[in-house]
Amino acid sequence: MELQFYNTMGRTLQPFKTLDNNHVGMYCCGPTVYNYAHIGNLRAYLFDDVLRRTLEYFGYDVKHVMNITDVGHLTDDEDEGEDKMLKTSRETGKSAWEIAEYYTDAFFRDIDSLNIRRPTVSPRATEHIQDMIGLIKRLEEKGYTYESGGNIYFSIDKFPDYGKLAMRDKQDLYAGARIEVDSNKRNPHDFVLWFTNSKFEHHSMMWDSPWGRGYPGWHIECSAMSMKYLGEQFDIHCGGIDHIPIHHTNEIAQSEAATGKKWVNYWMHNEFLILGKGKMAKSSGEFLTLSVLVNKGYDPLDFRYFSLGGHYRSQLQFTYDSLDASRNAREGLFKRIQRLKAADEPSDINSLDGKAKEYLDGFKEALAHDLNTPKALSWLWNLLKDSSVSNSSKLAAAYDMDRVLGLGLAELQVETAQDDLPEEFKALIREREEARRDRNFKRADEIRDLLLDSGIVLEDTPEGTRWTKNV
RNA sequence: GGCGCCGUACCCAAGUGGUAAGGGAGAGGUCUGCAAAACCUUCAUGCACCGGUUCGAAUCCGGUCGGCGCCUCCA
Repeated sequence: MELQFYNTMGRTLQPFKTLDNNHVGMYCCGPTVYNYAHIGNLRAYLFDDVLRRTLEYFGYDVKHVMNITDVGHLTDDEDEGEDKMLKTSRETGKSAWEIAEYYTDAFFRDIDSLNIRRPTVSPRATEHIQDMIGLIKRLEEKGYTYESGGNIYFSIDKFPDYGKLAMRDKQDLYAGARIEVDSNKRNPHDFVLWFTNSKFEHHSMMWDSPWGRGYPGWHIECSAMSMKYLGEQFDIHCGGIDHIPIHHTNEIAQSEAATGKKWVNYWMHNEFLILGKGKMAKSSGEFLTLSVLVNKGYDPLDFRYFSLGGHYRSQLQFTYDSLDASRNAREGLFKRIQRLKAADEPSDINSLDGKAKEYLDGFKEALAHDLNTPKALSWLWNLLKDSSVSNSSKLAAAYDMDRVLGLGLAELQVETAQDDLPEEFKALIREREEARRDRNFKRADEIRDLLLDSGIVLEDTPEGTRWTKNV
């Protein structure tokens, strides 16, 4: 089955062809670690994860690189505004380095709890300053740069294809938009490769360079680090749609100017998670983190399921009602799997019975068609609800699907231990059994309510009374 | 001002011109002392609205209304 992805470069659905057989080089824009990731950011990393898992599911060997931006970016793309890292530093009294370390750890904790597989390489920007300087030197040697007001700029007029990804004409790029023009720039859309003209007296993150002590512009790290780990040409570059007009446009310009070659074959961008009236952003608006959801009693995987329920290229509206629906669905799914698991072992994936194979094929086809996870999920439900498929085949097919869905179905614990309940509760359950036998239902219901207050749910089944913890 | 995306049941949400996936909620039923759970059944002659193209349109084209994003850091 052929994979098809929507390529932002060209805005069409295209068959996926790799540069090197079954090897895929994939670079995904990662977090700037000056604050926690909000759930909109996390949607993007979930998209990266589904993409990577899908490629692996289809037999590719994926090298997944995600940058950790621990160099502060300015709050705008000019040589002004405040550096975000330093802002947090000033507000918390910690050094920029401490802040970066703290939020990097927090980031990995978040993605771990969402079952997002760790990238193959997670390069830190601060550890690759020399690579960035090297790239800027190449650009300088080829005549793409100029120095002005103490900074090194990239001259977009030297790069004919500038703006191709964003489908914007260089001539009237952003006509009408209010732009504060940096008087040092020859073209308003030129961008900084290296700052030495910082107005921040106490900038703690500075490095020596051929152009003076300073720090890199915010686009150069992705070009330098992606090429270092994936080569000068690679298969996929992904990120949020917000990166199309500026960040990725500039990355392409500087990368292809430096190498003289096409840089990336497939550009994939995820749409935003919408909260209330609009998007979430770290620098403005509401700020919902995974911990906020967890503190409200949601499982991180509820958010993963929620994200799988919408296509990555569609805006997804976040509401607690929707998240509740996802939680209910996810819990129902887990219960089904646990019941199957308690009853049977998974069969061989190559000898599925009934229509299990059809459902699995449908699932694959949905993913192959530009990662249609909502449709893929529907195939999982169709599988589980089909009474003509044996438990063993359901389990085997569901586990297989979960290689992409990443809900941890194979690892689900089947609750069997009835003996880890405190003796007093077990005594109450025994008392209730007797009461029921004596048709003393008043006492039986009292005991059930009593245990419910302690978070123990009793269910009477033909095989006797079962209890579960009410989470 | 420029560019782009989207309007599908009570809610979320797929939909690749050929007759509306899936989930949640709701309703009815089976089972049960009652619950719960489970299972079964049910839930859009219609896809914002108006035209058009077509044998056939949620899907293509035009218009109207409404929502959102980008053009400034942003996933």
